[in-house]
Amino acid sequence: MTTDAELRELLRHTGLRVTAPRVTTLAVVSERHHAETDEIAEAVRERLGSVSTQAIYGVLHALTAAGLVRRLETGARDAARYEIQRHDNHHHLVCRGCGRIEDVPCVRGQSPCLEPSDALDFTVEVAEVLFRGVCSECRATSVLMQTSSPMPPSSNQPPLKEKKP
Amino acid sequence: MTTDAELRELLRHTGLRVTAPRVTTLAVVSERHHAETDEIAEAVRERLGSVSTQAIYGVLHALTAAGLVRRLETGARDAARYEIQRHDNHHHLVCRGCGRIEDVPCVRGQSPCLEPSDALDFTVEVAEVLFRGVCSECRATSVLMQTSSPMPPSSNQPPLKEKKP
DNA sequence: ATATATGCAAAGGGTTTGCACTCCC
DNA sequence: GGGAGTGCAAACCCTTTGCATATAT
Repeated sequence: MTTDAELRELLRHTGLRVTAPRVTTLAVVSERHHAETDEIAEAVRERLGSVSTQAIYGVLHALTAAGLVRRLETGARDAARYEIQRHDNHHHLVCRGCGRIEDVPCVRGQSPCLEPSDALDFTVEVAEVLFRGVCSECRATSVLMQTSSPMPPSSNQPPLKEKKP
Repeated sequence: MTTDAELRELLRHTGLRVTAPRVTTLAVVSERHHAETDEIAEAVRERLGSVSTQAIYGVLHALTAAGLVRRLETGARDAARYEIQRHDNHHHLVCRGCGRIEDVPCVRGQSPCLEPSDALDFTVEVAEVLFRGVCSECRATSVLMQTSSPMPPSSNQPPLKEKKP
């Protein structure tokens, strides 16, 4: 848990102007992991009253650009999700049943955790790793297993569009 | 290079109906790697005459669902890209300068090439790995280097919107 | 005082949907 | 013949953009 004063200090220290929407957005993101933009907007409004959607987008951009927040894109047409930048270099599991996202420590634990093999003439700045599959709950309850493995891992599935029930 | 007859046979064998848009789309995707949807549409039309955009979307969905084609999503708001499913389990480098995409063999060479560490209760079906950075050409020519490493790998950068020049 | 954030409204862009028509099997 | 594929048009959804106003430093 981070206090409001600490968040203000964090913003100031990063060189960002301190505004109510920014402080509150930062607080919300640090509390609810992997929240979507409109979830965040709703939560911010609960605490501050009216704040425009565009303001939230602006704040999230600023926080992302400043490196205080990390933006996740779990599906091309889904809403972006955000989490606090902890610099612990973790990756994500996304369940195609319930849409839930879980953190998973990096396989190699260090950054860069994955190097594109050998002498490629390419400067890697970011390695994004996303594991798609089925969480234990969904595996137990549902009929999702039919797609379980006709295709090998690292093949993309057709786009899914399930929403959390 | 794959002949037209082979492509028809491939479709039939997969249980898909054989139509001109499907055969041609498959041919186009197998020739131009990582093409975007509208690039594919344009190329298909060059060979077949008028084909609706929605037909192309439908074909690409069908081919993806059947596992003949692999869909790449290199940025949440960018167009999807497609490549032939070669089952060789490779990953991708994407240059933030020119937008070009290069294949890179899997770091571990096998599928699943990456396992979320140890005893997580999660069935991994797909591991998507995307390396973002700068290719040799862009590194040499441009002013992109300013962002080179204030943030450690595996941190997302703010969304980029550069288009190929 | 001044550059920066926010509010409001509208556009943007890739993708999807609904329905009639046409084609493959 | 019958069901899937295609064409056409319009809707969708998240996100971005433009400009006036309010705010932080």
